[in-house]
Amino acid sequence: MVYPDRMKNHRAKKSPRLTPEIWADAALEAIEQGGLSSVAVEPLARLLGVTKGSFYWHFENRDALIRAAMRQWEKRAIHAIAEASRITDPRVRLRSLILSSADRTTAKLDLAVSLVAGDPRVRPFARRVDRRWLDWAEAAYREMGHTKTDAKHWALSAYSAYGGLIQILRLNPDILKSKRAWAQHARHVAGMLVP
Amino acid sequence: MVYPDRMKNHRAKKSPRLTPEIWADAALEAIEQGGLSSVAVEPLARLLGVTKGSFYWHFENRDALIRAAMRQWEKRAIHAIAEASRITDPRVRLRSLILSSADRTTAKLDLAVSLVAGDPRVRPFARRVDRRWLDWAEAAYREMGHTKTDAKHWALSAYSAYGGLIQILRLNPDILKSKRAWAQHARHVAGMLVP
DNA sequence: ACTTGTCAATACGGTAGCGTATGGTCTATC
DNA sequence: GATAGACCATACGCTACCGTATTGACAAGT
Repeated sequence: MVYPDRMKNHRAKKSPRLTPEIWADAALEAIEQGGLSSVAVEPLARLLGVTKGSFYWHFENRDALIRAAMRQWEKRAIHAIAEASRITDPRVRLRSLILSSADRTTAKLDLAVSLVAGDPRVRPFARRVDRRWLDWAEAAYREMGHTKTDAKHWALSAYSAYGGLIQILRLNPDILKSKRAWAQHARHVAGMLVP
Repeated sequence: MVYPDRMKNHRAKKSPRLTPEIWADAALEAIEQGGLSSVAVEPLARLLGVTKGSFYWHFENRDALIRAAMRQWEKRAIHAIAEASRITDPRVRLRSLILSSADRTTAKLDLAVSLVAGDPRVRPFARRVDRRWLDWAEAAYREMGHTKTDAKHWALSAYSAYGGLIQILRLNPDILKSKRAWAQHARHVAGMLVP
């Protein structure tokens, strides 16, 4: 993930050399690596093998790139939530959230976004996705027979545990390094959150 | 917390006009507000009512300030853990962690630090404090009769829940806005984490 | 072949922040 | 009250990045 090689995915020659989506993806990767301050026009351009002359053709300014990146992220997050909703059994469905902490792709990006969600340009996107996950979890708990307020508390607990865990594991990768320890902890959390 | 007024706390005339500790405090406040990129020499100097001529007398460079700020934070965090260890009943002790999520002073700073803990200058400090909290929780669970590995899982769960909750509440202050709802959720979490 | 529109390179000015060098001011102390 | 050291101001050069303006390359359609 570096390269001045823009020929990946064998883009048809007719299509533009760079698209706003490519820029947005690069911005998301930058956020994952170094936060919002890493979303800088010239460095990203170097990373993509072009100059900022390209950037300012596709975007109004830096803020517009950030917004586009967040739109892209929200879209994918919504899609992930929809995928996680297809599981019929609510208990299995909830467990899938816990298990997704181990996914070193979406979890890392979700975390990175939440880390920069203090910024007013990111906050509304993060809030909407938070809301959706909370609603998703609440629905699962309701299907399990909990009252509305009860389900809300369970949902908040579950989503908190999810977010907190991936953050701690990011900083302390030594904590659940063995697959065995991780599976054990996943069982523990499942037993705690899925009564 | 702003002003070119350096005469607060009625400092004796003999003492220096600014101390490294004051700079470190200002840096911590900046981290809380805008992350590491807000720890900038000239803006902080303006905030303190001086110029960077003062700063470079007290510190080698910007990195030295960041390190000093993190040392100060770690010191206080260790003190807070020691305070939280004085409670005799392990269950009450654990509940104190949950309740401290509501403390809008330490919790916010702890969160802000964890948000920038990806930076190599911050990471070691955050890791050490994480470790201490985990050990603290593990000890409590052991006192409650759990085995070592079991206590470790409980501790990780509890600390995850703590970190995740304050992060979500920061972004969604509307979620537990009423005192009643918060107390209810605290009871819920306590029931979940303190069996 | 000529034109048009798309995309990118180059060159430019502007700002914010880092770090240095040097000089100034106050205070304690003799 | 002269001096030394602690503390701060000012002025400077440097780099990184933002945004604009202009020009250039290249493809598609005519």
